Amino acid sequence: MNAAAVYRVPPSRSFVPARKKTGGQIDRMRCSTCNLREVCLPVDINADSSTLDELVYTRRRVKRGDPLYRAGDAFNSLYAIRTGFFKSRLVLEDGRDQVIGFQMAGELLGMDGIGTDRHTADAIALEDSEVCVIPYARLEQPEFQRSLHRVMSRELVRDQSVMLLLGTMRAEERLAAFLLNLSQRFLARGYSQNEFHLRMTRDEIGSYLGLSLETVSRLFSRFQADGLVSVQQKHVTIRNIEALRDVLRRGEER
Amino acid sequence: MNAAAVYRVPPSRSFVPARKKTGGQIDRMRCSTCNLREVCLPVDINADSSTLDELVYTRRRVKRGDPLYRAGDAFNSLYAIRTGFFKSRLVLEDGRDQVIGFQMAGELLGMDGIGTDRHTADAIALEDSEVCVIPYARLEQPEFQRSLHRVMSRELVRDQSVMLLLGTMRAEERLAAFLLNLSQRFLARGYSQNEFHLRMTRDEIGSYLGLSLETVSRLFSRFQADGLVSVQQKHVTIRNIEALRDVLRRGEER
DNA sequence: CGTACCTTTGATAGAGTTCAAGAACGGTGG
DNA sequence: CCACCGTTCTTGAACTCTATCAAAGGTACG
Repeated sequence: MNAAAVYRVPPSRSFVPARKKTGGQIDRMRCSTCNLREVCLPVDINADSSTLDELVYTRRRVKRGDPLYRAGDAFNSLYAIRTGFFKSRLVLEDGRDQVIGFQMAGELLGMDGIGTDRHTADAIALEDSEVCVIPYARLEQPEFQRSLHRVMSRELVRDQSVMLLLGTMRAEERLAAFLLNLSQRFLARGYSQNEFHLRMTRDEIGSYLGLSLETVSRLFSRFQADGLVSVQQKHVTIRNIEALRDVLRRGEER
Repeated sequence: MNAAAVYRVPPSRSFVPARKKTGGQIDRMRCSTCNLREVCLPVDINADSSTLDELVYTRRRVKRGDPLYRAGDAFNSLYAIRTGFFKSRLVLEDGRDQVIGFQMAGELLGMDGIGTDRHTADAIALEDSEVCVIPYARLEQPEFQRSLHRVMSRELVRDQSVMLLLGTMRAEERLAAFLLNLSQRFLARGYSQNEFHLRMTRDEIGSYLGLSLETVSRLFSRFQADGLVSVQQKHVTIRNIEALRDVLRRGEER
């Protein structure tokens, strides 16, 4: 491996405003008035309000179905989701694709681009969304380092747990794990943990879980018949969360 | 972009720290005399030999079968593999486990620990190995930031390509991708790309690829019968690398 | 308010797992 | 140096989970 080539030093970047290649609306605002402060990376490390007042970030709106970025796009910024819902996916030439993650409000997108200065995946809005554009140049400043490391490392750990899911679990365990994960994330963001709206299709769930959309649909029906959940299209109500957890535990006993 | 390209993206592999020595011998040495300089993270950013002379890192030896660290161990350092071969794995309470990566000389282990100060996976030596212990505190210094970010980001991209493999590929495509990936990494490190020794068992390969060990064994037999490779236990010779790539391409056409 | 997309459900088939048994290998000690 | 033993590998046969194909409803969005 040629280290010099691999670790090529990128040109310095200034505070670059978001490119509006997808026609999304762009605003600027103060971080100090943002209700997402607790989850946003840059302010994570400091509670200093004066510093906060200096920070001004770009907001960008992305309409349902539109990309926030695409594989191959130049990497300039990370994105904190203020409102909305995204999927990340890898696309092969032949059109086969794989959803590799779903991101909701309060989560961070775009870290795949740091290594190569280009994004390697697409990020597509599943509903009208709004993100905070965080220039990477800003994150390279010392006070943000630790928090960025932590966020990236957690992302690694999360990806690894998906590998575990895809590598060892059976279909029903995968869907149970998926629902429990969503529930837990909604809870962490102050939403109901038992009742929520799926923003993605069965096809997208299946892609993420390595299953066909028919299998996902059948499992929803089965879970409903067994009293674990109620499902009406994209409305999901968890009826028996312990039983859902049992689906996972049962799998582990084999 | 084909699957092989996606899956490639090699340079580093992660996993976390450990501090308990399993009887492994420990040495200290100067980075300036280390022949791993090109691949080692901390020296990546500077070619300054005087700085290099100041750097002194700890080497640690890990015997085959012993852990470099285990899930739950406190995180203190990253590890650059000088010689040897490791696997990383997640273990569930019930004993079910999943290999989530193989790491060879020149690659980095331990990044999963940054986010939580604890390792989330085990790193086990598959042969007698030697690593360079890189204290995380050292990496937090500004001159190492960019390089660390890149290494972590590449790790993310790599994990995502494994998700793609596990989520979309059929058994024979997975094994072909695995062999091509190994071949490519050996090549990058100056070893033969067509002939190498597998350090892991069929069981471990299967765990990594989400297949049973029997399926892995059968596929090796089939690849051999088809003239793609010659396999004798752990000794692999790639006979027709293009045909191996075709196995991947064929899968994409479906 | 219509139509394109999404979901459900059934029937069938196939890829890969599981169970089982024997063979080959490699390390150990006599 | 050889014999032994535990581990790893190979191969067969039966089974099962999930994909695939197909067709009929539902929904929601423009």
